[in-house]
Amino acid sequence: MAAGHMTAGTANAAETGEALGRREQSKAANRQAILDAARRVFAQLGYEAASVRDIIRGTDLASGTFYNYFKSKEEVFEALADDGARRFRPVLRAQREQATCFEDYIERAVHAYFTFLVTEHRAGAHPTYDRGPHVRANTPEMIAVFEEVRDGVADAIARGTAPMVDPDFLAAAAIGVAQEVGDVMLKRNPPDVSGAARFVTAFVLGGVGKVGER
Amino acid sequence: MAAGHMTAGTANAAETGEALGRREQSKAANRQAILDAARRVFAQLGYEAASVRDIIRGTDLASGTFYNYFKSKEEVFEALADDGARRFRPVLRAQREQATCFEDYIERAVHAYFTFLVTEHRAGAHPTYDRGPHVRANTPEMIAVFEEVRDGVADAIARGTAPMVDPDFLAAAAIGVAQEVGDVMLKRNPPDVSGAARFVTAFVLGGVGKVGER
Amino acid sequence: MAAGHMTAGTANAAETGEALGRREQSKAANRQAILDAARRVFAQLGYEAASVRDIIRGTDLASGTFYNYFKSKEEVFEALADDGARRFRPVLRAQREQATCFEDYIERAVHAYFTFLVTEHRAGAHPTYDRGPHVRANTPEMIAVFEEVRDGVADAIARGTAPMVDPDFLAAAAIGVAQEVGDVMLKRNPPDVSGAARFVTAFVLGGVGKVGER
Amino acid sequence: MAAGHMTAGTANAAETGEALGRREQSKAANRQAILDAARRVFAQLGYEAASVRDIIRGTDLASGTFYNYFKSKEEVFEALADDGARRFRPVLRAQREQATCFEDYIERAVHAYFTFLVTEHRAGAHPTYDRGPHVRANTPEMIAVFEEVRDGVADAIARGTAPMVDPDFLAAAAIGVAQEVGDVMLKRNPPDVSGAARFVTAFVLGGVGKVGER
DNA sequence: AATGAATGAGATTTCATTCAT
DNA sequence: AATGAATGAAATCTCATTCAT
Repeated sequence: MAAGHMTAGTANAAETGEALGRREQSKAANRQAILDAARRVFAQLGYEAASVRDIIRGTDLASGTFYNYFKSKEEVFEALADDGARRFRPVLRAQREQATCFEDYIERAVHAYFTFLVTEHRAGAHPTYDRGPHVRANTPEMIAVFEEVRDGVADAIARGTAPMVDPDFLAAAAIGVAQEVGDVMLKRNPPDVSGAARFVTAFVLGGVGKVGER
Repeated sequence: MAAGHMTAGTANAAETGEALGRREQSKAANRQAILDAARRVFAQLGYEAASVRDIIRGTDLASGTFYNYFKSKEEVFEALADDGARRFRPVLRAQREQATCFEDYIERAVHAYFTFLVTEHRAGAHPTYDRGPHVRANTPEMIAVFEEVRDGVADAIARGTAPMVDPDFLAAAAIGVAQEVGDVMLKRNPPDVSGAARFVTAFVLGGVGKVGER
Repeated sequence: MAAGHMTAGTANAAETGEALGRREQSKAANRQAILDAARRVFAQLGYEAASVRDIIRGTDLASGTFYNYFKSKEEVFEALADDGARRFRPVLRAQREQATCFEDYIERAVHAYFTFLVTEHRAGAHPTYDRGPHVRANTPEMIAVFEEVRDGVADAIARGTAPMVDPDFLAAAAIGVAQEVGDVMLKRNPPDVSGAARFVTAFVLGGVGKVGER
Repeated sequence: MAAGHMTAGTANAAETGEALGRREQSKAANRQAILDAARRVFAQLGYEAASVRDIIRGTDLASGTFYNYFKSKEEVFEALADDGARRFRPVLRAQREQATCFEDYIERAVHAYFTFLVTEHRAGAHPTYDRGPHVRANTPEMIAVFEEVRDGVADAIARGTAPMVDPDFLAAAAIGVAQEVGDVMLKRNPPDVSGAARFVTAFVLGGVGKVGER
């Protein structure tokens, strides 16, 4: 999977015209290879069941190499969260900017998230996902959504476009709905992203409205 | 090391009116001790991170004794689920019967669940709850609530007292909200059960209403 | 399998007309039940692989009861050897007395042993005998034969009816032949006791003759 | 605790003329160390009674290292069998080729086997050989001898240099004699290899002759 | 930096034996 | 004596981490 140590080849940075030296290129590639493998492995086995060995087995690298990049399974998870957030947050931000109103924003955010979910799920092919009792790890993207939504909600409240409710509760509620409905959606074949997104949007907006009445 | 089969207690057969000998009393007490420890440990570490050792260390019993009662961590989890469900489901049912309407039912169910949550949480004393990335195991009670709520929702739809929406999505959404808001609530000190329950109820009812409009 | 604790029934020694009191009867029966189970278990799993638990599971008795009769697996094995020898040695002795000559004695002894072997093998139904690399425990009967044959050979030498050879070597050789040929015989279907016994007898007698020439 | 991969030795690649790096040397040395320890332990305790722990304790290596080389006790036994057979079979073959007749072949094979036996026995230093009831595991060399002898006997029969008898019975008988007499020989001090080998040879040849008469 | 064998703590599980009943 | 649950030492095996190369 990963580029690994790529000892072969005579090309160098000058010849390839790239700005990164071979070492840096390799370093970045190895780091990414580990992150990619970790994402797959965490998705397949869950955080706890996954071992560093499982991750490194998913790359071309040797076991010791893992520790050149990360101190532990926990650290790679955090890096993954950062990575996921870095990739997913701009999408969310863009939706926020294009959104015409709070309602629109929620719908866009949820749709983006569900699209992301289905893509990842397809990629993962989760044959062993359900071993043991059902356990869910909050994925990096979920965390990104959580924080983004909480910020968005706080913003909306500050700007007066959302009712004045506890933003932590609100964000938690929204994320809970998205998560669980997302799960149910993924179990259906084919997963209906738009339907689920509409459901979640309506549910959350309804919830927000009702909570605001109090 | 261990107290062994002398779990004692002051009740005796005469007092309890039961025909169990000391042996049987002890057996039941040990089984319960393991279940109690398992509940604490699962709550503290999560299902995956918890080990059989952790569980047995949470009792006065010797390591091998675990296997007199359960074959594996999974089996004790299932027993716990049965136990939790057996204890919590009647409460939920009672609330359902006492409820005057769907709205009332939701509020009662959520309140009962949050009360249960706080009690269990107190009992658990979770100093290390947040080690590692956040992972949530669906607790037995959660599963009980899920199934109960799904049934309740299906009932309500069938009786026409709830709008006709996808019951799986609806139950999932409700459970998601309760779960996440419950989490946030538990992090606050002191946890405001009634406030959180009102929030969730309003949110869910608002959500249901809005979803039903479509 | 075993008579076990036989708590029921009102008969007592006086009524049954037996000389043994109930306790002694029960004791003897339990002891025999353990021996029977041990024989089966050792035959099936081999000495090392067999556990005290396996033995006691083969009876109606409780685990602790084993230790009222034997101190360990080793002790029950020794008792089994004594038991087997006690039962098998008279048969061998009888053959020795009926035998007209050394040749006849060998043939009779081997035939008796192979008959015994086939009976035991049938009774045992050895489905798991061959787990792991092939290992053979000398059965109590084998040991009895060994000692009997060695004594018989020593006798024959002393009486001048057998050539004067090292009796330990001779007995070892005879036992080795009987053992290995017995094994091969048991693998054939149906096992030909008489054929195998004739082969062994001829082989051993030929061997003895040749060795004696030196 | 352990010396680890610094198994050293004074030979280096230059001296041995081999291209193996230190790593590979070390790997091979460790594998051999485990095999050696396993051979000693199996000889001392028997296959069943021996544990992986016993084997690894017989080396300088750490417990986990065993599993870098073998999956289980059974696998190390098989490797040992391959190893033993690989080392002993050529010796047997050579004897077969040098033998002038069937008689000579048997004598040579038995002598080679007993020599091997005494060497191994010396190497092993068997202080606890007789713990527990007597149990014999067919050693890898024994298996090699068995197969070699069976083939040799079949050959001899085919070429008409041995009487036409059941080759399985014959090989079994020969092996049985060699085994048991070998055992008795080892218990004597000093072990008389030539005497035992002559005895076995005479015995087997006498046996073969007599059996062939029938 | 990469490699991958070695490490050893720790998890799971079995089972001979004890002992209160 | 019989019972059978409790015990805890010991066996098997895994895996995060180190470190010589």
